[in-house]
Amino acid sequence: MTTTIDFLSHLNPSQRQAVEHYCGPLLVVAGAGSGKTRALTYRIANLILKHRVDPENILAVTFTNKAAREMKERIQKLFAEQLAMKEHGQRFDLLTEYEQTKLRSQVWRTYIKDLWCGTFHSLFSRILRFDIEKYQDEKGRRWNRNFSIFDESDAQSLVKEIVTKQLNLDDKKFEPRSVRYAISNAKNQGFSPQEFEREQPNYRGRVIADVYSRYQDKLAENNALDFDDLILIPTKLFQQNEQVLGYWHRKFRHILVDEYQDTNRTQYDLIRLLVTNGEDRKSEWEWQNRSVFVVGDADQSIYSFRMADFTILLEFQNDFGDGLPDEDTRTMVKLEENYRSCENILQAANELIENNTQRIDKVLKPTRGAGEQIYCHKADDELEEADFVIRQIRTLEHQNPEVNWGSFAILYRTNAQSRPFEELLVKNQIPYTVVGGIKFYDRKEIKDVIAYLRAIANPADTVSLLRVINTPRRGIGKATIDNLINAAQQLGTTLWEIISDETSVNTLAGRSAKAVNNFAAMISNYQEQIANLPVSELLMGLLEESSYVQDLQNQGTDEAEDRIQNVQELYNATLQFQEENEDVSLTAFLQSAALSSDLDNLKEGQTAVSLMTLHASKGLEFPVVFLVGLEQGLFPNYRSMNDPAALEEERRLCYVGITRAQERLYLSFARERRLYGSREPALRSQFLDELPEELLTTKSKILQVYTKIPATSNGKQNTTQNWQVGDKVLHKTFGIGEITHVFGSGNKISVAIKFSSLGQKIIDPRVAQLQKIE
DNA sequence: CATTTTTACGTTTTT
DNA sequence: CGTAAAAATG
Repeated sequence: MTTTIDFLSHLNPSQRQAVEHYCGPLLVVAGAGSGKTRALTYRIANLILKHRVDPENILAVTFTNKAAREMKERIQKLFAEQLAMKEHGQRFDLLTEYEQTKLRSQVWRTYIKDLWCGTFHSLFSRILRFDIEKYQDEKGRRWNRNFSIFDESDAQSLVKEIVTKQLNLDDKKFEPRSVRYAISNAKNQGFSPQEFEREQPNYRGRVIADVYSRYQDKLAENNALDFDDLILIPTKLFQQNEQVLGYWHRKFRHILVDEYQDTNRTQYDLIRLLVTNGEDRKSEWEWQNRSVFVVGDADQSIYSFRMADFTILLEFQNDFGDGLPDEDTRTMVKLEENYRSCENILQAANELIENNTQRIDKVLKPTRGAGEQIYCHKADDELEEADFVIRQIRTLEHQNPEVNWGSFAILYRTNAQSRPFEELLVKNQIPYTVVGGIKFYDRKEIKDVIAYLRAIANPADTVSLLRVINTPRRGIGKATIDNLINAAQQLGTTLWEIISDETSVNTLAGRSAKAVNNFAAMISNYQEQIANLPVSELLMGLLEESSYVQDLQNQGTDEAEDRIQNVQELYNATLQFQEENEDVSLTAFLQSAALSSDLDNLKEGQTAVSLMTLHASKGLEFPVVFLVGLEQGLFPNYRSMNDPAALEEERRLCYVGITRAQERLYLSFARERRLYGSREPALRSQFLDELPEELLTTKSKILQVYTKIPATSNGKQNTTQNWQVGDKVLHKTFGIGEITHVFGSGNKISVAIKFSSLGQKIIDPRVAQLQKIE
C-alpha cells in the first residue's frame, strides 16, 4: 500500500501533528468540536498504513461503546477508500454494491477485527476472560472465566442484605445506596477494604470497610464482579503477576485513550502498568515502537462523581511527557480551532469557562460565522418552558426545509426534567427519542430473562438463580427456598449444587420438590448445550420451556403485552449480536448486555428530536440546542452550590451543553417549578449572568429565517494587527486593560489581558472587539 | 401465597 | 407528583 496518504491533507497543522505522532507519549488537548475523533481515527489508520503496525497491537479506549463502534466504522471507511483507489483505481462510492460489500468485509477482516477498541469496562472484562483464573485477592477469593457482571441494582441489593441481615445495622444510618457509593469510590481509587479502613479510621469507616469485605465475599460466592472490579481486578492482577502483565504489555504497543480527563485513579494505574510494564523509573521506559496517546479536555471533565479525576490529565506531561513548558514541549498538542459552532456560541462558552480556576488555559477559536444571537427565555413554569421550546421547534422546522426533527436537542440537568417536553411532543405528534432514563436492560422482564441466561452460564450465580427459580410461578415458595439456601450454607456449597441434586431436593423441598427438580433439569439441560446452541436459539428454547412468555400472555394486560415486545426485542438483540461479533458465546453476549448503555443505541441521522441529560450529550452535536432548566439549585444543582470544586464541575457541564450547539442556542429557566408535587419559586442560574450580555437576547425577534451560516474566510480585520505586551487596549465588554502575554502568532494568536476590575483573561483578538488605545 | 392497598420517599449525573 | 417498597388482606 502506498505511504502517501491523501487523507492527511484534510488536517490543520496541530491535527496533523497528532495524527502523525508515532512513538512515545503524546497528550492531545482537544477543545470541544476541534476534530479530536478525526485525529484519533486518522492516527490509528496512519499507524497501520504508514508505520505498518499490526492492528492487534493497538489498544484504543473510548468512553462509550457507541464511540468505539463509530471509531471502528470510520477507520473501516478510511481503509475502504484507500483500497478502492488502489485496487480499482476508483472512489469507493463509485464502485458497484457488490464490490463495496466485498471491500468492506475484506477491510474488516484485515484491519478492524483484531483491533482492541472499546470502553475500559468492555476491554478489561475481555482480558479477564483470559486471565482471571490466575488471580487471587488479598483474602484468597477467586473467580473463574464465566463470571457474571452485576449491575448497580444487584450490587445495591447485596449491600442492603449485608447491612440489614448480616450486620443488623440501621439502614437509615447506613443507607445501602451511600454505602455502595463509598465502596465504589474506594474501588475506583484502588483501595482494598483494609486500605479503605486505613484511610477512614473512624466508626463509619470501619463499618463500611467491613461491609466492603463481606460484599466481596458475596461477589466471589456468586462468581460475580461489579463494574468497578472490571477495572480494579486487572490492575491488581497486573501488579501481582508479571507474566500476565508482560504478555499484555508486549501485545499493546500502541495505547490510545479518549476522554482522558474522565479517567479515574484505577484506570490510570492500568494504563500506566501497560505502558511501563510496571517499571517506575522513567529512564527505564522503552519507547521503541511503543506509544501512549491520550486525548482530553479538562474543561469537559464532568464525571468526578464517578471518581474521574481530571488532574490525571493535567499531570500527563509530568507522568509520561517531557514536562517542558507549552512553548517547548514535544509531548503535547493543543487543538483549539473549533469547527462546530458559530462564533457567538463559542464566545459564550469561552467566557463562561473562564470563571473556573482549575484549568489549562485554552480558548476555542472560531472558524465559522458569528451566527445568531443566543436566545434566553424566562418561562413562568416548567410547562410554559416546554411550550416555548416546542413552539420554537415547530416554527424552525416549518420555516426551514433543510432542518428536520433530528436537528434539535433538548438538554437538561436531571432525567426527571424530560416529562413536560415528552408530553408536549406527543401532543404535537413530533417524533422524539429520550436517551438514557430507563435503560433497556434495566426492565424487569429483560432482567428476568438475562437472569436465566446468567444462571446457565454461571451456575454459581445464586442471585440470578433466585430471581428466576419462581418466575414465572412454579409453586416454589419462600419456605422451600429458605430451606435450600440454609442447606447450601451449612454445607458451604452453592445453591445450585443443592438444587441440581435430586435426592437433596427430595428431602429438603417437601411438596415443591417436583417443581424444583423440573426447574433444575431445565437449567442443566441448557448448561450442557451452551457450546452447541447459538445464544438466540438457546434463548428461544428457554422462553418456550420456562413458559415465561406464555405466562405474560395469560395476564393479557397492556403492560404484559409491552413486556412481550421487549422480550422479542431481546431476542432480536441476540440475532444482531451474532451477526456483528466474532465471539458469539453466551458469556460474550451477557458481557455486552451488562455493559451496554442506552447511549449506545442512539442512531445517527435519526429524524427525531433528542432529549437527554447534559452528561449524555457529551461528544454529540446538533444544529439547534435548547439548554433548559437554568435555575439555581437545579443547575447548578443544590448539592454542588456550597462546594467550589463541585460548582466548577457544574460550570463545565454547562460548557459542555453550550458547545453542543452548531448554529443556534436557546437557554431557558422557569420562575416557578414543580418539585415533588409542590410549586417552588426559582431563581435564574448564576451561569446565565456569567455569559456575555451582548450575545444574549430576550426579545422575541427570534423567529427569523433560519439558514446555514457559511464559514468565514480565513481571518478578520484584527488578525494582522500587532499585539504586544504592554499595549493598552479597550475591550467592548471588559473595558480598559493591559496586555500581559501574547500566545502564538498569525491565525493562532491569543492574548492575555489584565483588566483592573475583572482580573486576567485570555482572549482571541480576532474574536473579541479589541481596540488599541494610546 | 399472591394480589391489593398503603405508606414513604425521592432527583443529580453513569460505565 | 409518581414510583417503589412495605403491609395488609383474601
